[in-house]
Amino acid sequence: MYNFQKIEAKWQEKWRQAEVFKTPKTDNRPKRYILDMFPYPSGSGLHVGHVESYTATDIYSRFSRGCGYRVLHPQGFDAFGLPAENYAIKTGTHPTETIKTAIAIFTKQIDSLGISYDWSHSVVTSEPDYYKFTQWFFLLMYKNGLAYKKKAKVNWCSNCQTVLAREQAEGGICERCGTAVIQKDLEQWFFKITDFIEDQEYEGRKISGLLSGLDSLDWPESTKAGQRHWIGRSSGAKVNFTLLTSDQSEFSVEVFTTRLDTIFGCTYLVLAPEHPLVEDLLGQAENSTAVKDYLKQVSKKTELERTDLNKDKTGVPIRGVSAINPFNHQKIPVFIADYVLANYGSGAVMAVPAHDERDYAFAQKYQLPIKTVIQPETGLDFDEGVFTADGLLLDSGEYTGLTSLLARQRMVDFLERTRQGGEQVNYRLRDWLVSRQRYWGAPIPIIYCDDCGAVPVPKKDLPVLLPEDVDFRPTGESPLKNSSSFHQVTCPLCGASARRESDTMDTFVCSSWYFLRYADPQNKTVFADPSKLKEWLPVDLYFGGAEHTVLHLLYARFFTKVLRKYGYLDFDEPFLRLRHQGIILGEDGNKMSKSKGNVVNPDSLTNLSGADALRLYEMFMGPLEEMKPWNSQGISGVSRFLDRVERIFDESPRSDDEEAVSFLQQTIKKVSADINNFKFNTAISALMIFVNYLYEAKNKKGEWPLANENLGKFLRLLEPFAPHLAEELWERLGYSSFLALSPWPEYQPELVKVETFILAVQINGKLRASLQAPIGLDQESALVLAKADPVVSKWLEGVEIVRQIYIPEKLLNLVTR
RNA sequence: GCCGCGGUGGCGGAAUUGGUAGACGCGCUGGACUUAAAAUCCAGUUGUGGCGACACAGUGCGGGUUCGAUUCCCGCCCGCGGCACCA
Repeated sequence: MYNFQKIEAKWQEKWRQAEVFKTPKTDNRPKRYILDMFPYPSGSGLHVGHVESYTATDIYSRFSRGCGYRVLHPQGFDAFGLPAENYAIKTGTHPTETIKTAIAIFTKQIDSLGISYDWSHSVVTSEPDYYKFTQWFFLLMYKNGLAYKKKAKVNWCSNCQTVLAREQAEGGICERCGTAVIQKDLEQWFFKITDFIEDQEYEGRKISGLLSGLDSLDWPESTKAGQRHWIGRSSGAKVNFTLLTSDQSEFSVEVFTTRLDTIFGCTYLVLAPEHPLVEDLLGQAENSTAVKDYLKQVSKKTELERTDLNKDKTGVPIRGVSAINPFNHQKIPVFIADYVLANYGSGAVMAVPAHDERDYAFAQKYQLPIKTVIQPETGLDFDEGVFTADGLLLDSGEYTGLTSLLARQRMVDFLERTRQGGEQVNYRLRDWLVSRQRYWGAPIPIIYCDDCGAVPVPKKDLPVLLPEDVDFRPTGESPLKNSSSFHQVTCPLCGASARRESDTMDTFVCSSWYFLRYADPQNKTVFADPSKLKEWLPVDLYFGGAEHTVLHLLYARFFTKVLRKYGYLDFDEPFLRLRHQGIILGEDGNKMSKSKGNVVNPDSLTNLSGADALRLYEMFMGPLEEMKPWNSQGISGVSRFLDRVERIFDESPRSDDEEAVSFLQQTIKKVSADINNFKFNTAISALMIFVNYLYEAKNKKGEWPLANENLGKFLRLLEPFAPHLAEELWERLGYSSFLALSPWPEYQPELVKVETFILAVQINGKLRASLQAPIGLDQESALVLAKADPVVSKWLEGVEIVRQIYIPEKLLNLVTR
């Protein structure tokens, strides 16, 4: 086995000293910004998933440099956040320390893989130089009315005494202790992301919306679908119902429906327990005790209980109150039920049990009338029960007989005419809750003054530094409140004593703009100089895990659109091309986890087989984007391949052979195309096939069939995948320049000399012979050739050829009778 | 339930617009070299039948279109990922 330890250390040092991968200054070459999703620097170091992702972008970067692009290929660290804080709570070590150590480990590990990052363009989100601008972004949002404070329900773990981030309360259970999360009303900061769902124009600048902007992007379809679903646009109608109480007072309540065509089947109305009208109606209810009991019950429920689909729906009627259907003027009962969500639409729905499954279940339980008003267009054959599809209207007054589609249009017209409602679009997407009652994050730059109210921290006072001298153990309030030096300040406007906002920002805020900072990471005055942004942005290739399908990518797009709107950027989508890597499973087919003991450590592999072998193996395992299991024996295959490559360069005569040169050209074509399409597994396969061919030819000829110049071209193809060995062998060929900086070989079709091909002869679609034939063979000669074959002629005995299909250079199919 | 992705040898996987299914690699079997082992090299490796040339079957299942289907269409089954009372 070749001495990979020595070779890899040697070239890593040479690259570093010669600054081979330094980001180039502006010149007339086209640019390519190739970006990895930056990692969270955890104490356990790099795992094989990082290696997969970083190798993939490294291959593309090295390839791009060879192809004459100016390349920006940076890496940084997403250092704020709960894992570091929780680790700190557990061990008592300050997050600043653990992060510093972890970053050192990550950097060393990444360098030992030979990844061609330019570390001078790095960022660390927990450093004041960085979060100064995270705070600046907050102020930009605030100034433009895009950051606001309101009371909101947040996830609260009563055991840990803290608010949880949404991703920490998945399934309604606290990630840390397993306690069921409850909802608490607290004042929270929000970003108005919902303002950017649809296209808009501002001071002559067109900004595509979060929805339509997706259309032009080269992203995986699944990711686009995930974002569209999360935004959840649904168009329907708002309808006003009049509520009548026993003392003849009237209220109006708005409902949202996508199925206005079913309104003649509406047999009751439902309000969410949190609906503002509930309080007003409480006094009117004949059964106010029962209603109060129900409200109390609901408030005690955990999020988990409330969203459990397997549980029976619950609710309570408001007796003495009824609603009037604006279409048929029928009086219907009004319910409060927690299957209606307060924060979607208007928090009230018209219930049509015959045509909605949820309403049906509720109606059955409370024995409410079920009135069918839609029948399938195909007529007749429909059973009792719920029919949720569109169809023809039944029993619906003047609308009877219309299709659902037409009925919806006419009914909306009626609502608009009579001012009882109209068209309405709703979204599932809510505004982004960005405040966290946690220590390890960027402080929100707001000061509260008794006289002046909420006052933004003046720009000259940024960054608002995160104090290091606080007890960061969670108490239910932000730990920053414990630091009096931090908390007690004077008002920037009037100078009176005031207090600082003690919440920090969601780490997703920090990661929503880091890709802009890479263009100009040292800038002290602005987040990035406009000229630098123009030089590098938008990102040409963004690569990372599919777990960021929704949140991170949506937030980063939102930030970009805000910046575009206010003139800081000249583009409105940050990531033009996006690809995900598939998860690497453990050898047992399970997800890698410490508890399962199936975690593969990259360090042990670089020590055992070398970085080049590890890189090559991970790229050879299978399609990049697919989930695939680790196979510890698999790496020996690529190690063997590298050994075979190395032995070609042992002393031995070498001279160009026409056939080998031709094959090399075909390999150049194949490998280049595969890299462009991120099909690294087949690119490596092509390199292996070529090396196998060289050995075969040498066995026949007694010498290697390629001279040095062409062997150099082969090394250039190998370099993105196995850069250390490739550089070493390049040097052995006598070159003193860096292979990484030499141009990518151009495919020269005129050197491809292929004289024969294998003609597949089929009879009635079944393969009967594979014959060697000269290129350019015409159909007639192909038939002659085929007939001369004993197997073919046997099959043609006593039958008549009624049809021939000839695909030149490929196949001849004879159809017989 | 909805959305998205997938199902090919013992294993990971390969197959331009439909055109030789199983490339490449792992593993396995046999052989060469060696006192022996490792390493390396050579040969074989979808199944069934046959010494063999060959033949038949075969890309989750059932149909269809076609000279020809892993690829296209219809109807299912299974697995994975995401969302999940969004009216």
